Amino acid sequence: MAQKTSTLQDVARVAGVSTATVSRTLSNPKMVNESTRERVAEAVRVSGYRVNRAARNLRTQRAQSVLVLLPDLANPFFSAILEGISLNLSRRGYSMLIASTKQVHDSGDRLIDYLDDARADGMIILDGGLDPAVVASLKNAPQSKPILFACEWVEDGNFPSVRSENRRGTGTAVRYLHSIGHRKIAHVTGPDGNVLMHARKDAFVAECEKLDLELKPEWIIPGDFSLRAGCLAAKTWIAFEDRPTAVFCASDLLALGFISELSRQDFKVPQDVSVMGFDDIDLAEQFIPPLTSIRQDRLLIGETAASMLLERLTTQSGEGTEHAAVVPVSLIIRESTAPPNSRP
Amino acid sequence: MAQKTSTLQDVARVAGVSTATVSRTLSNPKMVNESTRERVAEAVRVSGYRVNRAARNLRTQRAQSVLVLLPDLANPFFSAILEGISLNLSRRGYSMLIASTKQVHDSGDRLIDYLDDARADGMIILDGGLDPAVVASLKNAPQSKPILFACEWVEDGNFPSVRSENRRGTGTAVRYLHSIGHRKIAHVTGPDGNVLMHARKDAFVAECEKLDLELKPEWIIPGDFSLRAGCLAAKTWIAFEDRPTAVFCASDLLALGFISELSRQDFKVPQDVSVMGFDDIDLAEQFIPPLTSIRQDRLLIGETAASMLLERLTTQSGEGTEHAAVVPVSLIIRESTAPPNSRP
DNA sequence: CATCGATATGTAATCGATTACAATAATGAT
DNA sequence: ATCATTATTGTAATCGATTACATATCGATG
Repeated sequence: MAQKTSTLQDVARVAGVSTATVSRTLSNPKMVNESTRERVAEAVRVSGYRVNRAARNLRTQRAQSVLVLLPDLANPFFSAILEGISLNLSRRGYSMLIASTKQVHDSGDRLIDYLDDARADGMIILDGGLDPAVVASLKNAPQSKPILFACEWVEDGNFPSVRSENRRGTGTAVRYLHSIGHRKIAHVTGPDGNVLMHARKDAFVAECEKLDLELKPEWIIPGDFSLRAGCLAAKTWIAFEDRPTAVFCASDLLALGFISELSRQDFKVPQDVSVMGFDDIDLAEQFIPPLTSIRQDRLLIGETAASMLLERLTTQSGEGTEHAAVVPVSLIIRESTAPPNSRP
Repeated sequence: MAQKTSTLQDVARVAGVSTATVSRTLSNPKMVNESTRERVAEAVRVSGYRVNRAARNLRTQRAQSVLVLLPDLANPFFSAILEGISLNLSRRGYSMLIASTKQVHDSGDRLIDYLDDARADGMIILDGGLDPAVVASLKNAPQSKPILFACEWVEDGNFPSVRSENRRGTGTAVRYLHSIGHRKIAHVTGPDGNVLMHARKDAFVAECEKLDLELKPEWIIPGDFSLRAGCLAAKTWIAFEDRPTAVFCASDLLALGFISELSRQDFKVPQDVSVMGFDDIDLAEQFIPPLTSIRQDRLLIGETAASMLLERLTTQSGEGTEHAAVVPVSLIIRESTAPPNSRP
């Protein structure tokens, strides 16, 4: 039952060759003779040999794993991204380590340790809200291993990144609402200081100006991407004297919360107000009413992030590799939006 | 910038002691003299030393990491469990590796490799639907490393596990519906063959019998825990001649899908039918109407799973450690349930 | 036939930490 | 003063794979 796993030595003994030959057979088969290759393959089979990663990692100075850092494991937005990352990593024999910045915060700046202590070869960060001091420590780490931001990013540091078309998506949203007749549009923002919040808010304001839409300052309602903030924003909207006929939320969760609260107060969507979100999470389609949204291809974001990082890991210091990938978004029209006053 | 990380050797040289002493200072401080301890600590500080995990892992024959296996990263049900696992693992210096059984399936039986190739010391499985052949291979692996099932489990193999009180929770749900006046209750089940599906269905039937409730065979509606299956189940319910006044769904997603579809068809919850779920995912509270559910403490499940596994990792072969932990569930009453015919 | 190149394989150093064992000093008991 | 005991530190083997370098074999070439 609990027998030892066999080592290269064992395989070498069985096959009657040296460990070097076995190693070569496994990692670079065309270096060895056909006949020995077969003998070794057979020996590997009978002994049930599995490479010992710790030994290989020590010798090759790699970990064959990547750390993914999330702000919050409980946010469903991230799951598809993880799926994409994991898919590409495992395809190349890499493992995916997960940590959440919340916990990092709790336990000091242990973040850089993952890279420094040879547990991971690189890092994909999905949290743009990292403490600047932590970011700096990452940048100046003794061994500068590749770090890449996905979805969110930090302004300084000039890290490579994968992003969605936040500006274009926001512009598309506003133009769509405008095209079906809305002239007064509110925006519920992400959390203060968040890069996505700024990108989307700025794009929102810019598009409103371009279309020459009225935009009262209070129609920019501060939020934080969460359901709860969406509920609060709905209360704000209800309290307005002059209510916008459409609301563009910076995330789907905000939009869902917004609609929930409106329903509780007996407002109807889209009859009383059109609501749209950003992300197109799984739930958007199933909600009542199904939510109009800007879809981010989260799987693709994840896959892109993983392959960009692997690129940098395998080519020396990432010469000539793409620095910032932008993943397209698309407008998904469902039932939470309609022309204004559609129920006269 | 890209300077080498310093090794034990470097620290030893700076402190003027041997590597053995440095190692001891770090792992077992009370073995070394106060003064050398300080000297070493200082040397560690100035050289910015970080242990090389690969080296340690090779020497100690451990990976200091645990693999968590999910059926589906995209399911929000798992996120809080991961949070709990991660919390307990990182507290003890362990890393969390994530893989999904979907991908494992795609790439052959590489699952056992994680343990065999020294990447992980143990495994937490959140998927009871594993191929029996894979399960067997896990059980008979050359080095039998600890494996633990959480939430779901497999019948054979006698693996340790952490579960929620599925039976009691289901009983509570049925008794609650009965107590507010329902006499005809349907059940939307999980996927065929799933252990949770069976546990909950059996408990449902048993409780109905105990309460002497009518239960037509077609009132057991097959589903699979997903939103979509909930929608389909709603169509089934609508088609009944004799409609149950309450529906107990085996998961929250099912319940949400069920309610969504009913809304589309202009049925009102809870006026036309009471609907309840199982899990109490984040969304349940925000849905319209807020969902009555049986709450599983997912964070606690995760924490328990991690600490049970760590227990087995640190004590030799897990003598006298708990074999099956059961985590309590609780009834959360919200607005998706009400006495029947509440709108006469 | 000597020499060169290509091919195939073996020998042994190496990665960086841990730890068994040995060595030494310090302390106390007799 | 002697021996046992404890406390502290050093020496070197070890974990298991990779790989630089050395060696051996074979055929072809001039």
